[in-house]
Amino acid sequence: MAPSKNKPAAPLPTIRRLPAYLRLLRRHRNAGEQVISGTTIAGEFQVEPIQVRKDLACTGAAGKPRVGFEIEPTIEAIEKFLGWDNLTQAFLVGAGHLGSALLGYEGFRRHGLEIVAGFDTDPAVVGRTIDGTEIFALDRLASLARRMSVRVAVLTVPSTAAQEVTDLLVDAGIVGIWNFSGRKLAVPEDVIVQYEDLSAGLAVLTSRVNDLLHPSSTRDAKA
Amino acid sequence: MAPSKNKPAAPLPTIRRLPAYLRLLRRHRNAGEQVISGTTIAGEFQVEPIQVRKDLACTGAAGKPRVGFEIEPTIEAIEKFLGWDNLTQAFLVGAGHLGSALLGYEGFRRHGLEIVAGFDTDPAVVGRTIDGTEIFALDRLASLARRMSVRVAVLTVPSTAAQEVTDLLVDAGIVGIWNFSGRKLAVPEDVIVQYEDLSAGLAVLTSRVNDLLHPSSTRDAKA
DNA sequence: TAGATTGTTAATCGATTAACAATC
DNA sequence: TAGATTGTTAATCGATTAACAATC
Repeated sequence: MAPSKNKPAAPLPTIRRLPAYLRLLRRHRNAGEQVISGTTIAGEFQVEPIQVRKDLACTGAAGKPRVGFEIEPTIEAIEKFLGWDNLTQAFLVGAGHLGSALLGYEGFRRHGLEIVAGFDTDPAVVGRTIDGTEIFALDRLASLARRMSVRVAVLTVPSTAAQEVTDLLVDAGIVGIWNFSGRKLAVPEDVIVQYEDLSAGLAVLTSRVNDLLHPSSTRDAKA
Repeated sequence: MAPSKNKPAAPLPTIRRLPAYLRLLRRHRNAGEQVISGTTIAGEFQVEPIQVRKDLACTGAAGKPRVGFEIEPTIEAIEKFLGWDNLTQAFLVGAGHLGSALLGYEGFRRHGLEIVAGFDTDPAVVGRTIDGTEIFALDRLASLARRMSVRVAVLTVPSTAAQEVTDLLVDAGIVGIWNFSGRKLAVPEDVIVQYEDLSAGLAVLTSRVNDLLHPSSTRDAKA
């Protein structure tokens, strides 16, 4: 009856594609459309139609042969599957460049996340409000987390402080950490860390661009 | 002799892991160390030792049995493989929240990318300097791209403007676009688009956190 | 009805992992 | 030398793709 705890019901690549489908579906809905075929969705990505059908099947969304998928119920299925039907309250820790940018990104709400408070150690930032979010001193995190029952944190501190701050988060009862610090974090088994590494995408881009601009460099097989 | 143009010499997941290895190796180098074993590297990630060896093999880095990998040559191999041994000059288009944050991120240089100019349409921003990078009016992009021979752009404009700006970039001779707009971009075949979607990572985190906090919800197989 | 589209079941493809001989 | 570690070759695993019957 109970699903094995740590096994997601869908392949990871599927979960990663769902937000893009969701954006697309919302756009079509806002344009007044009611149904859309998997083929059409696929056409707007670099993905095969069968892939879209498989992905959507994971969320429980069901299409009608010959017709396609009803947009509204499909949106709801994806949102529910991702847990984006209810806002998850979260803290943001580290209000530097990246942290501030994320605070200014209103799109989080559309993605089920509500940043309810920011934290930093810099006295110049503490007490200020960045794009509507108040920044508190780091040592107030634990008590606020408990009072507000916040369980998720966005970690945008410098890499040198990452582990130290993480220990603090774990002590405060945080169970999900979106980690932008670039460091591996040591956490108890039941705490989830999602690693975000912008340089991964950059690596793919630059290596492809280099192949394009300077072909037959280091990269040839062996000869 | 010539490698097939668009096939990277390494699996994509490998390329995405390399920047993390690189950061780690640099840290160990800066700590004064000279060699490191694949086993040690693996221990600092959620990765098997054999995976590290395979990944490093792709870059041409060679280890010594019983000893491990010499740090300095391995760093150089990864940098060369990714094309990070020479700085690639790039433009950043869209100096809003995310764009400004990226401009403030000094780490790009360590990742082979040098943002040499920013662009925006907002007159309030044009002419200003954000973290040392001057912001120009968008209509100056083409001439500057040609004069400076810039071939890569970071796209951080609102999704509604994404395609329009992309057409402009392509006309200006840009061949690599790091796309944060969340939109699929229509480009000629020989232009590379690297899609970056922060909400993908967020989806993985929230769905896992939801499984943890509210187990046995929608996600059970079927019963 | 005819035909486009879904969803299932099977085949393919590619990445990860395992096993182990080679080696410093 | 003994033993840890590499790199190669083979096995496994999981995701993508293909084929096709079911269906509105």
